[in-house]
Amino acid sequence: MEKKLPTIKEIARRLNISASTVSRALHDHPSIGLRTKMAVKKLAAELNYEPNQTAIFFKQRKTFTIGLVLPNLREEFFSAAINGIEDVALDHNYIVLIGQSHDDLAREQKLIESMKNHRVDGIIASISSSTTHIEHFEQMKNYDIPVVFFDRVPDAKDIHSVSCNLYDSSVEAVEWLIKKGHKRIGYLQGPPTLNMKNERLDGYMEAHKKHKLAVDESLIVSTDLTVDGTKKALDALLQLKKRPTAILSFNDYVTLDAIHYARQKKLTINKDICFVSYANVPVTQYVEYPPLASVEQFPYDQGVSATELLFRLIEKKTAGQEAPYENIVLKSELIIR
Amino acid sequence: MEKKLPTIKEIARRLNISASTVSRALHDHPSIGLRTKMAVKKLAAELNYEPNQTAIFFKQRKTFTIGLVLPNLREEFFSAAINGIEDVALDHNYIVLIGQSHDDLAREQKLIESMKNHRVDGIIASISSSTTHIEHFEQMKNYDIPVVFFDRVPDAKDIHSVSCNLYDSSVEAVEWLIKKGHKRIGYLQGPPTLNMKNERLDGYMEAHKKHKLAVDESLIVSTDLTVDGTKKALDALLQLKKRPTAILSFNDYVTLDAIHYARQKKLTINKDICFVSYANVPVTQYVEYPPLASVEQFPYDQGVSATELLFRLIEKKTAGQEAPYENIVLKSELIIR
DNA sequence: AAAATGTGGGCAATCGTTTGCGGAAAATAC
DNA sequence: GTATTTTCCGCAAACGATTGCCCACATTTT
Repeated sequence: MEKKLPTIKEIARRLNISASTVSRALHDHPSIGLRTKMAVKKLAAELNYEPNQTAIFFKQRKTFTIGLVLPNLREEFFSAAINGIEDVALDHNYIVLIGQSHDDLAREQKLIESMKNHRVDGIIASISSSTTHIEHFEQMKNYDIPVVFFDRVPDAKDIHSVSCNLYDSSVEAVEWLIKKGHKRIGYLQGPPTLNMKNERLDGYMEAHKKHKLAVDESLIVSTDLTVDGTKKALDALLQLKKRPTAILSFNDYVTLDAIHYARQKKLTINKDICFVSYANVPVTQYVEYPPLASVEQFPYDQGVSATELLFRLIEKKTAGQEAPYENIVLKSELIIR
Repeated sequence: MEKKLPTIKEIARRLNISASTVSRALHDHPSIGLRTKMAVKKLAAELNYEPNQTAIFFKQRKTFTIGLVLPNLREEFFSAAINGIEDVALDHNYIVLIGQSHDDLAREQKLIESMKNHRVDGIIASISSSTTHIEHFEQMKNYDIPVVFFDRVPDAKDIHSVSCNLYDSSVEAVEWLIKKGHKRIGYLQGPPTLNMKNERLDGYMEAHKKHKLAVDESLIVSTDLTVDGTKKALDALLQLKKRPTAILSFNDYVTLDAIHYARQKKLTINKDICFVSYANVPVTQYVEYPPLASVEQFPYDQGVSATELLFRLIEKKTAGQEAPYENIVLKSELIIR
């Protein structure tokens, strides 16, 4: 049942002209007479001719495909980012190859490899939490495949990136807590690989400094983003002689887990302890005890911005131009419930 | 800065042999002597040769890419399904092109068109809520691109599909409510396009019949899945003289919206009214008032099953065989909290 | 009438890889 | 020493579309 799709050759054969004439006719090339042009277009329409994209991809060395590698799709942050990415891609008549690393470096590498083989025109990535090096991304330079990082951006130079300014809003968040009377504020941070450029922590420090509060190192703990990791980290905070009364937490998902656990421990949320977080994912609207405030990171806008940057890079590449490294920083916003 | 990647021709030139020999050597073709084979492989390794996939795609008429079209990625149901799809695809050395229809028919059509142009080897789809016909999917037959529907399956014959048996668990869910003493049970259903094969309603009816309860048609309302649509539908139920004491609801997201709204209306959840739902998405763990029970639809398994089916179809296609239409039905399970 | 210009379209190469067929050299059989 | 079989490899076509170059004919210019 191998249906044969019509090709340029087929049209040429039927019309007794050459394939090149057909190609040019379909592209409205000026050197083709009106009569033949019409004849070609008519037959093409009749046969329902459509160019074989794989042939074109091959010839043009472009696939009109971008690769997207991110930790997971479960988090609403990432699925919102995809919306932005997909919208821009579709506008450019591009389509998106997707892969989830599930925070596993090996899988991330495999995905990058696979996307390279598929000759994507560019890659957008948010690195996994176990990504300790970015060789696999840097390799893409050898293949002339531009890479744009977003949100989870590795701490390296000579990369393109789009991210949110979390420093300012971290200062703001902690100041807000201080003004509400909190003096011992814990910081529940993410895994070390995601903290290389630790704007959250820097903001946390700065706010303490501004208000002449000493920082107690024991108030700073880490989670590997798993439920268990978060429990352990929270335990460490709760076992302190002087417990924190508020916690700044890596993101809303960690916070939900932390709150869940704190309640199991018979703590009263917003009385014994309260939380401020990052991401401001919509799902927190439905929960019983959401974080008191959360830093909106505009995932859709980040996605749009990253994709637009990528397309600029692709254009420059096509034109054979060199592009300077761009690191775009969007603003974030503390949303108080 | 156009780096030239090494090709088979390049290797052939350097070794003073023909390109065909290089190709065969790299594929361990038996008719190539050990000596030349080693030499080729050695040089290939040195040059860091990697086959140009676009050329292979073109030649083999395969792209090792599957297209995935679904309503959105926001719902954890779909993002979980993707995990299954991606895992199976990766095992087969395939990669996934993704597109969200956002429940818009035109966009769904555009995505299908785009995927066809990219010559995907097959398509997995969950239709949008505004999909009133499936011509765009049926067209794929002309291009020998198999299509497998999952979860949201159109009510048509001559299609491949994977879905959950919601009938049995709907009966079970409603019976469970009846046994808890509920006599007036509302049914908040989805938009008509998604109800063509209405297993939920059939189950609802059957349970009533089994327990000799009359069905009041006014207890059956529809939402278009938007927050507003859900509010209106719920209003219709709450305005009845004899309100329902329990509601069977299309899915967890609708349910969360409904519960949210019911609370605004000063109803006490699980006392004035309670909810049973579908999907059993993990996020309900965190919410204040989750549905009392929810039908687990095993999105990961559906994804796996759909992808495996698709690969069987792709194999048959490659072998030139005809494949019978398969409609796989997985079981679902009522999860009581 | 010869030359310059313009018009319409074909030839052949190209992209990188695969594959059917054929053929020379080497090994074996008689 | 000739005939037959193996072993090993090259030739060339093919996939479908694009494009630089050339050419034949018609039209206009001197």
